[in-house]
Amino acid sequence: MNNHSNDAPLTLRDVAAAAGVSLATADRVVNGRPGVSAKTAHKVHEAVQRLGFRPLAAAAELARARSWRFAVVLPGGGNRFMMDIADNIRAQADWFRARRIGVEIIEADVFDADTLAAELATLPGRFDGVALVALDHPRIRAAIDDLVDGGTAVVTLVSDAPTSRRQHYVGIDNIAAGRTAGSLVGRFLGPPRAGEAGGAVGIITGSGSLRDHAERRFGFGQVLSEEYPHLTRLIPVEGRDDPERNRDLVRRMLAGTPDLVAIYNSGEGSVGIGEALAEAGLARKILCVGHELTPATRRMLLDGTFAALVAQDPGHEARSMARVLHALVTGQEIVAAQEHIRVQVILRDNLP
Amino acid sequence: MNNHSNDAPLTLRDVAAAAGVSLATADRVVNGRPGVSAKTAHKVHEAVQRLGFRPLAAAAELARARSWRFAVVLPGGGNRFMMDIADNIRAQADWFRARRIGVEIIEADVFDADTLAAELATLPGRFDGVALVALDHPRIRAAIDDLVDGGTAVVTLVSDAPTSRRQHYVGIDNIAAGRTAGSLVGRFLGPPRAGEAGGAVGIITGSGSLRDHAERRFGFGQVLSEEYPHLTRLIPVEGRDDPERNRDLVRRMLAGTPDLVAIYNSGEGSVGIGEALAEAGLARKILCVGHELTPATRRMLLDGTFAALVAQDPGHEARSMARVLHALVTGQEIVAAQEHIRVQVILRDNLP
DNA sequence: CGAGTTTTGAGGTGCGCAACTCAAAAATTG
DNA sequence: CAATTTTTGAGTTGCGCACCTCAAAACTCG
Repeated sequence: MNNHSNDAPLTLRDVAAAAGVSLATADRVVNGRPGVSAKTAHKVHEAVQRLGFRPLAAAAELARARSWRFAVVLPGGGNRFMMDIADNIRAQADWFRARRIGVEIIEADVFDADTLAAELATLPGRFDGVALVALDHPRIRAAIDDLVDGGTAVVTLVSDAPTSRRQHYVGIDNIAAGRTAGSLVGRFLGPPRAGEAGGAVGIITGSGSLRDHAERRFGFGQVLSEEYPHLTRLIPVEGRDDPERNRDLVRRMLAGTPDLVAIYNSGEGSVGIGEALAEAGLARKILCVGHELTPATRRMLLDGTFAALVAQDPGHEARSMARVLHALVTGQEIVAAQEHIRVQVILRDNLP
Repeated sequence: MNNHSNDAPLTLRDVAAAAGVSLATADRVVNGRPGVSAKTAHKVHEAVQRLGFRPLAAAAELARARSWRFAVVLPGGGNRFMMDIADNIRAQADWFRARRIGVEIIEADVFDADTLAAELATLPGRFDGVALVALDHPRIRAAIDDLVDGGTAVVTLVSDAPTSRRQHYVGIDNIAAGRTAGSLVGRFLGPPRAGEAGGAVGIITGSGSLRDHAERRFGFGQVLSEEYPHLTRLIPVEGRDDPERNRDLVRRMLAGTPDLVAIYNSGEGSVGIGEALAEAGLARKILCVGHELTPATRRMLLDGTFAALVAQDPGHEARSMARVLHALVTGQEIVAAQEHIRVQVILRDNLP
């Protein structure tokens, strides 16, 4: 970098010398151990600042010589996106082992607050770090706060509980995701033909109670009502991320909505939508936008059934979760920019 | 993970014991030092496999106790995106220092093969790793190969030279990026009105000779001719990433093309396009799609001058470059999924 | 078989830090 | 002022590995 980029291997010893104290004292200050006067502590801090000292990560980690236990609480039940996250966590086995981190993936019923809370209640004391797909519910918030009180680092994953005391949220801004889906639908449909009405937009959602889905519906509705008022929004229907339920919902939607021009699925199970449209011979006639890249949505993107997907990268989320928990337990700094999870737009042409 | 996730701190000592050899021999095998019979080497490898041994990253790094010198060769001349990359590299100072890596950012005229080659010729021997924005030109390929021959790890950044012997490319698939831009233009314009022609699409490019720009034009043209044949493509004009040249080009384009409906800029300097359109009172009337998120393109996305941007994340690229070079020089494995740089679509609603 | 070569084992050192002990020095108190 | 408390210095240990030396053991070949 600028040539002051000191490649002289700066050690704590140098800091101690610069501050005019012993190595032991410098160590006490840097590691926050007691028994140092405010004046000396200041001298050391000043030297750290001035020299730009940072403990060599490798040496610190080696010296600490302790291992960590992390738990990741994910919804069970075959949700493809969650399975992707789990796979990506497993794919990091080497990364975890190289840092002496043991990881346990716990499947739980995330849709039921009582069950999830009971599961969380078993964790305090057993883990140094916990990541969970949170239900934003008073009981869950309390369970999270209990974990934090017990000294466990807690991050929420994919769906947040912002009023809990979790240290970090690993996931996308779901309002922005919903808005993005709304803009895609609006722009792809184009302006209304002269003299015609805009048509109806069907909305399918996973669950009425998960915060991420609610935020997506909110963002989607916001954009449509503000910028594409010629489009009629149907009342959102709940498909619980289940392809079969979604298929039935779309069948009914098609039967009851002659002017249907687009369908937005804020949850999973989009494959059921494709099936219902194919049955009716309406694939590619009705504009579809959904979420998350899975084998099924990839296929439907390629064959044109879906025009676009709004997605988050499960690999990035798994790695971010790992880095953040590791940084939290070892007291390292979190690189905010690196941990920001993007709202991705995926078309057929930029499929990864 | 599965409960065989051995959190017993597995060391090389354990491997040696399991293989029935001494620590020294195990060490020789693992670190590829000579003087071990094929039979014993096999025993050790087998034990490594069976126990799933991986050297503890921190200990390995500490023991190696050597420092590295990296050089990053970027185009000079105020290109905003390249400045972002440079800023992101500087922002990683701590990361580099914690790994004993000294980084030098070298500004060079990337558009001129001779100058760039001369610059590259000074590097062999002075650096352990080099990242560069490559010009895909025989002389540059030769310079890259010289570096590799001299034992320097080389990665290309943003623009590739695939036939050189560089170990890795950090950047996006530019054909996909161009295709994505093409699809956005085609879809946002919508189907042609009955009885009307589709209109003309202007194409501005940065340089005719940089590979990334050429690939983008190719991908863009591919999609437009295949899927939106009703649109006329104008001949690409070269703006050299310069806002003022771009402004003049667009002025001329507007004057000479009454049926202009969209402009695609495959390079930088999009702000000049916005200025020319504003002058003519045509902002938001003509669809614009460009590349890269900068303060200027962000503004134009927000005010509607640009409908969408196709972008790559300079932060991700800077970090990926650092990780890859570090992995290459220390002989660690590269996590392919983590280093894949995505082609991002940015609308007003998913602006980071 | 012996001389030479190759392979193996034993052991040491240091990387930079965290975490600790113990004693000496300095500051504080009655 | 002495007695006590607080602060500081000096030193040790071990984290797991890379890298090195030296000698012993196991082979090879004429």
